[in-house]
Amino acid sequence: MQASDGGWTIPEVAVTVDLAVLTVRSGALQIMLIRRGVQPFRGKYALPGGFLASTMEDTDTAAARELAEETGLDPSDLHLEQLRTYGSPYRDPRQRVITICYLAFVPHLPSPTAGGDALHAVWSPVQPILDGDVRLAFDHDQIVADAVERARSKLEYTTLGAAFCPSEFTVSELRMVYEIVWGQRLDARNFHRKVTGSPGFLVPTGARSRQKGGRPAAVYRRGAAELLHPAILRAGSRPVAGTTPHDDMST
Amino acid sequence: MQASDGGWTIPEVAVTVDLAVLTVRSGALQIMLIRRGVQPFRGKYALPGGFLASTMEDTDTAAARELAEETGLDPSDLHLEQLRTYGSPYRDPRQRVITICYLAFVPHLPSPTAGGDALHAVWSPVQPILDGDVRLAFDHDQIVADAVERARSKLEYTTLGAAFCPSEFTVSELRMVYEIVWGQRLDARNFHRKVTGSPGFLVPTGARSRQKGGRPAAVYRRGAAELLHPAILRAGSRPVAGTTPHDDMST
DNA sequence: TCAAAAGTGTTTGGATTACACCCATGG
DNA sequence: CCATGGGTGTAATCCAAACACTTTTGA
Repeated sequence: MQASDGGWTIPEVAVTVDLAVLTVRSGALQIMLIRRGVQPFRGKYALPGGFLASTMEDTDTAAARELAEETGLDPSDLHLEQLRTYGSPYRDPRQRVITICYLAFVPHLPSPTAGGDALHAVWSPVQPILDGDVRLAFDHDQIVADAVERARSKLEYTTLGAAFCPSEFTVSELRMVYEIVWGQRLDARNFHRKVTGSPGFLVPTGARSRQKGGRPAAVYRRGAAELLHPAILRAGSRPVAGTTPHDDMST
Repeated sequence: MQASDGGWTIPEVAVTVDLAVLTVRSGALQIMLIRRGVQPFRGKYALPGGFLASTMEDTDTAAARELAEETGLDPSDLHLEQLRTYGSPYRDPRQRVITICYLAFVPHLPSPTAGGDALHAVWSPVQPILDGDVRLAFDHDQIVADAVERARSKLEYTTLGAAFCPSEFTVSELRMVYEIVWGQRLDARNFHRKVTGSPGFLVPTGARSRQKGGRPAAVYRRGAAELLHPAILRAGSRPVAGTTPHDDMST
């Protein structure tokens, strides 16, 4: 079979762009879901997304546009990356649908129901989905699991944890993001040293936080660095077979 | 826009599955290419691949089948993973074509022209492509660059370097794979200690290699471990902006 | 003055590097 | 017996975990 040869019968395949939008709120890692109003999976929750616009829209652009529609935020401020493409033949019972899935990290959105056109968008903790206690439409449980694993991995060697924080934040807030996403406690002292000592990660604003108890914390903004050197490794990063940082098939 | 709602006009989008098959031969990291016999890009080299079969074939399965066709090897023995999906609207001048690209690592194939149905398949060093001295069809230059970066990254924290070696190999052969893929010399003594001390990476066969000069080397087979702990880090893994282990957009 | 959180210092062990040195074989 | 690579030992250094301890606020 030859790539992009003319004269082939091109099978009808529908392509959608879906979003796995993660945030940290109420002490939990949460994902944006929409409730389906039509069959199939009517009434079930699913990832937001849509068919690729029939215009010549780039898939990356489509993802950014949809993210802006759902959150009301400027997509150029948000972290958005391609997660994976899901192409199992029977994942949609109606017809063959291939989904290019994108992963986004957004801060805690102040407005009650997300921001923009989020008529039906809700935030849902990922844990019950990972545990299989909540089932989503299509194969979206698997997508959520992949998205969470990618997010956990990204926090290790990039500065993207700050993408979950507001524009100004303290080291404690950042540490809580790590603790919530990874599901493990971190030593506050060592964490503080690591992130403040990582060049380009945090830029001090000079301000101090006002909170209830304890000494006020220094307030930071995100720095320009995107990679962490050295990485902040999870305790669970031990040799456990079957957990690969990238998705694998076969052996 | 709502995911998978009925009643939408589904635009016609062609989907191809392409392969970035990497190997190490003649002291260089090489990639499998085919010469295009038809327009567009007739006469130019491109990645092997093809339109998704109109059957309900899984994209992962399609990639494995194509890999077997091109190499003549059993796909269950080979490493194959999804690399990324490329969806820029004008990447194919004829019509909208979205490509789901897969990455494979194969050992040096003994048969002269690959193995199976490789009528036109050739091995080509990646370096001239990365340097821009050789231009491929479509956006395949970019795909090759992404594939190589993924491969380099994978060698750091997985045992996949051995996928480039024959079923039985010496530590030296494995080290040469690392040196060639990363393009840097490694200390043979420390490398030896690291890989032999990494549990599950190498299984001694008891045999010894017979080569021209020097002490015979112990012969190993791949072990069951897939992840490396601790990782073997490249020297170039220093904070250089713009090089992220996963593909990014926005920000 | 006490509780609570922020932040610093110090110890210890693991991993990495660089390199000295010995081992085993072919010519 | 010497060149050539295979393989081990070891000291210096860096990094991270653990935790004692000091700082700064509100109540």
